[in-house]
Amino acid sequence: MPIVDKPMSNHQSPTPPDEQAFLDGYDPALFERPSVAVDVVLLAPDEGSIHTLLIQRQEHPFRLKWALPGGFIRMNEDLEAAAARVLREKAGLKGIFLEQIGTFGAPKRDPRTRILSVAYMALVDQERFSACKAGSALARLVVPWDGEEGGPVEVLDVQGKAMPLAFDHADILGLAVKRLRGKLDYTPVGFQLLPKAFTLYDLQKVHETVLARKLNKDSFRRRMLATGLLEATGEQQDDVGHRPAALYRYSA
Amino acid sequence: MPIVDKPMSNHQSPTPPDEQAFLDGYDPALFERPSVAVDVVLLAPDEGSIHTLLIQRQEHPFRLKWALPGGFIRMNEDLEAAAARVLREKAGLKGIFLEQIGTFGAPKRDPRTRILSVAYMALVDQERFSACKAGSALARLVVPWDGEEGGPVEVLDVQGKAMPLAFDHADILGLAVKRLRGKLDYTPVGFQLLPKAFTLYDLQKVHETVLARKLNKDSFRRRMLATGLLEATGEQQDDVGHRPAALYRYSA
DNA sequence: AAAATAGTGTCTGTAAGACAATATAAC
DNA sequence: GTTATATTGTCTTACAGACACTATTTT
Repeated sequence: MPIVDKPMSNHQSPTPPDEQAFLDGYDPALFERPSVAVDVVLLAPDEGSIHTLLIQRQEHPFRLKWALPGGFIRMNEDLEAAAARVLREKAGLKGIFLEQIGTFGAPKRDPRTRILSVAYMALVDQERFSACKAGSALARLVVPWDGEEGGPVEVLDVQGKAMPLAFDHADILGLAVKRLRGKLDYTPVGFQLLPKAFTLYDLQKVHETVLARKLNKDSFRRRMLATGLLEATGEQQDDVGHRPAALYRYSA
Repeated sequence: MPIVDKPMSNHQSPTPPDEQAFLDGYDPALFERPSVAVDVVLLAPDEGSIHTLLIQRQEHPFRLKWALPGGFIRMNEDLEAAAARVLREKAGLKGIFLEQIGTFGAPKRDPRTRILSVAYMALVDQERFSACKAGSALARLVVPWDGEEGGPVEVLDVQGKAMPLAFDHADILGLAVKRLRGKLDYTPVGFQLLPKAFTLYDLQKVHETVLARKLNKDSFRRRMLATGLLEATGEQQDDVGHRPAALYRYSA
């Protein structure tokens, strides 16, 4: 089976005599193909900072560096299904909010061979996140405070020590945070970072953590209630040492 | 060369005795790989509607249906470089604004074999767009007026006749319009759809075309001038039959 | 002068931010 | 009662939308 690197080069086309049509009909099996993986950025809020899940590589390249959970896609598997599988296999999580954030394909991003990575963002609440640290490590993201545009992002472990990242995973993390920030204001994505029932202040803390800035309490409350996406459960907080806040749920 | 479909299945790992590490070190060349293409959604404003560039397929599958300009990526080519090459080869355009919008990878999206498509959005002004219809067709996008979320999109030719689309390209077009709409408000992306010098009303018409709704003239002008991204050229419109408007340029 | 659009000034309504007052739980 | 936070109400300010008015060109 011949492998060609320049599928777009000129050929004598038999019929029809139109080069474009010929190239469109070219059998893709003749081309050399890249490997395709999915990498999942699992994000959870934790008391003012964003946490993510990383796995320490035991093999070259980037041995002992930290990497996003990922895996190669299967030939009959949808991309999002592959991300969900990775999340299940490497974090033990099911039914998590998943969204594609971008595809990374620099030719030398993996020194071994050409591997594209379709990156996904996964959002969970703190409780489910803490329950899944099977052999892997929870890491705290260090996101530039004022930086609107997301470049690469630094990551610290629980002792505050920098965790060196493998491949271009710092860029992928940066894009994930940027995308989450962008969606927070005009989509109901913040609820994915909270348990079923939560108080308005819980919701505000999540927004403040993701956006990395303080928000006005009054207008935040007004704005959220005005969306019509919140439904009072009728329940209240318990054991809080002060007036308990009403609990809400996300009502699609 | 053995082809395996389930790279994540269990194996006896020699050293280290850690399954995860073993899988991470697995040679990706052993896995069956999909083909990867880029497809480019070229968008330009045209008197109240958005136009795009489509190419009629001459081969099966989807023979005589209309498709986005696209092509397979080369093994040493960055993804965005592949999109720029497609734009150069199929539309004769260089130096165009390009942004990745998403990757489409449903297993059966191409009936022949597994082909992923990394989709890019390209933005040009009307003049450069009109100059590039070499053998292909300009098409008018029919975007749902009120629809905030972009599903598939319909496409009409110059006579207003529906153009049936190949593959999942209606979905890709829908995502492109949705992404453009989302970025218009808080990024300087609208300028990419205009020539070097333009009037404030030109800019407003572009915004109205993309968003598919009328905008308030006064506040639009105030808002745009307040961004600090506009610089008066000192020139004016010419031959317009009324008071000429000042010309501006986009000042990064 | 008439027509047509550019550009400016002002008013108003809406929503965010600030602040004060009241409510309700644990202790 | 004290403490601490929840929740409501009111005032101020910033900005978008609306409208009126003036400016400048071609015909």
